[in-house]
Amino acid sequence: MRIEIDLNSEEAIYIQIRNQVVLGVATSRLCEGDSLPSVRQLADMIGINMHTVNKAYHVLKQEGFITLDNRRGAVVALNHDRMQALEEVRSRMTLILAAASCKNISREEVHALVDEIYEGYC
Amino acid sequence: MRIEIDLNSEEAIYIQIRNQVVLGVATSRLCEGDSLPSVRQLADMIGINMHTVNKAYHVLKQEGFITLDNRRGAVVALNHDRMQALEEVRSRMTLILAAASCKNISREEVHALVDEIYEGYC
DNA sequence: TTGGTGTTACATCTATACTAGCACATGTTT
DNA sequence: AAACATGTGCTAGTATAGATGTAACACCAA
Repeated sequence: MRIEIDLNSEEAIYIQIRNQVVLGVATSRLCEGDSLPSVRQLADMIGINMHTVNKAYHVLKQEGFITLDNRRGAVVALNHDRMQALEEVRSRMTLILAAASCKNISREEVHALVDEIYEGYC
Repeated sequence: MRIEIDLNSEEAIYIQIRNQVVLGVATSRLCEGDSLPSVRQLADMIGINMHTVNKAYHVLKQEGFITLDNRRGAVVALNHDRMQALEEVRSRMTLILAAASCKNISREEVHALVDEIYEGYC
């Protein structure tokens, strides 16, 4: 899977890498057991420093998307902790939906949006 | 409405102020036309610098939640730009739902979560 | 041994967040 | 008129996080 980074983005590079991997898994471009490029490889591909990729991988490991192994590198391995994931979604959506509610976006419109987004995920 | 800040939080103070105001409007503790404390007042109340409050107010103005007036201070005034608000919600939810999908959280569970959160907003 | 893996430890540089103080124009209050 | 409060603008300082650079370490496979 190709990982593209916008160096001019306001978003931190390691966050962009993290997001690309999460989106890759969600859209099945990355599957359980797939290997990610090594920190040095990906850093060279993107043209950034090794430590930045390393940081992204550690975030992904912490969030339960990959495992890190000294001999096999980074491998996609999903940790299905439902409670933790649900709480994560809840806390992040609370603020977004607060703003949406302020702007008179109805519950039904949010549902439609959720369905539309889920369409792209498998 | 009382605005509480956690100085030990990893979240920037001006972001916390922004979030508190958005939540206040969503839960009707703040209504259209209500005045917010002046930047100096709120800064004194919280015990932080005036410029930090000023930054929070400018973010809120940019996002269409308040207007700033030299003589009346900050006033809650919602800019109902549905398209902009919908796009904002869509882009923010895309990543959250990607992670949720990876963790096997179903569309129905997200819908239930949306309903639950919307319960608290009026 | 050689090469690739993640890991760790230093250092430097830049941008952002926050604080601080001052000055200004405007509007309100006394 | 005078005093005060308002948002705004400006400069300057500190602290932290993001990103980079170099180097070294232990591990494993070919």
